[in-house]
Amino acid sequence: MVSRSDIQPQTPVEPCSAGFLVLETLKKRADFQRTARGKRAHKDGFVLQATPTGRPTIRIGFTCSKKVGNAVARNRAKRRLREIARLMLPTHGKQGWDYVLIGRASVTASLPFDTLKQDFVAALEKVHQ
RNA sequence: CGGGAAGGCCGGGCGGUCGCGGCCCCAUCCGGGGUCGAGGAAAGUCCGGACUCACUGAAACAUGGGUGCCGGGUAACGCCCGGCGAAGGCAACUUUAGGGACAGCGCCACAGAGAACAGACUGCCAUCUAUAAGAUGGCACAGGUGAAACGGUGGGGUAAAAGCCCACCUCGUUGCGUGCAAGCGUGACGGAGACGGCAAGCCCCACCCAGAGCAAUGCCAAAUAGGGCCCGCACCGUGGCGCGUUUCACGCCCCGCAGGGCCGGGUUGGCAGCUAGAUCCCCGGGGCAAUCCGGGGGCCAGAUGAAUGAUCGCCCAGGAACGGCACGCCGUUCUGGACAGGAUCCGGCUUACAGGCCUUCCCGCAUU
Repeated sequence: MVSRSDIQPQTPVEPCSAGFLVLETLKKRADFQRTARGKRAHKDGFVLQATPTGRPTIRIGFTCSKKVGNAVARNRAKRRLREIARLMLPTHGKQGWDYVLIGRASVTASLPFDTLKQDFVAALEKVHQ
């Protein structure tokens, strides 16, 4: 249950010149399941799950099941979620936390992007309480 | 101008800013630059192959599955092209699961008298009894039912009729011409006189096929497990085994042992397989066409929790409302871009698809 990044934290997470953190992506099913047991916040366009891990990185995962739609709809929802995470997480996320964003059918792909961003910030504040 | 038929194509474009995946280059590091980056269906996974592993091979038979007019194309096909037959349409053209119903079995609902070695409801005719009507005999023409009714049209014939007889059609046998062929055309026969349909029911005939699939498969690392196999020596028999049966070929085979050698299985870690190919574009030639041959040029996704997104501007199609008039054009505002995304790779089929473009042909009207 230990991944390679734990053994050698080769990339210390610190703001680079452009102001972005290096985000790591969740890939193991076990990581998703542990995050699902943490705090969660429901919004119109997505569901946010979060849990602290104690490691010096911010990690993010995305889930779009077949309930979201066909392959085009799933990929589009995942891309929009990935974009808001890329934009907002470096400034609003907390180090040492894992986050999982879950797409919702037909809403994630059609909601205005600004609304999605504002909802994401609000959801982050809720799970950090 | 209106209506219709066939085939092909596109499937938004350009430019900012920030970002994503592969490869290459520069850089001590941070990082920077270049380049390429989803479809006509990438889809459904329905056929056909390549490739990999497994499998002792060949032939015959069996079993199971598939295909089914003829010719051609192809690596192959159940695909494609060109013909033939049949059906539909004024036509352009379209559709077609199209071998065999004297090898055998089976089925033919409802309606109808009768649905397969015929039978007679309403009828027709003759004779008798004789008021309507009935009895006996003859007939299978007409009516009605049905998806389908025991040949069709015309004539002769008869009490009324019927392939009862005749001509043509049809069916069978056969000759000639033509075509590679399916077939088409035409002739002969004192040949037949009804012989129903269904084989997308079993079946028969001809031909083809036969396991598993890239999570295939190979390599590396780690941890786990403790076993298995081969060689050699020795030894036995003309016997047994080798995934349907038989034959042939080929291979293997008790137990024991001084010794020598080798390794399997599962695990979603990594690497390979992984993208240059029945490939794409252009030109020339053969062919009615599918397609083939030759020459030149190009490199065109290789991810693996899986890369194309966010946002802004202008333009291009489309839609709606309002206004103007020369009545199908102009202006303003708003809206707005189908179906859908690789996962080993090809050839097909099928299904989904907003809107638009091009070519050829047919019919009708008008004009010359």
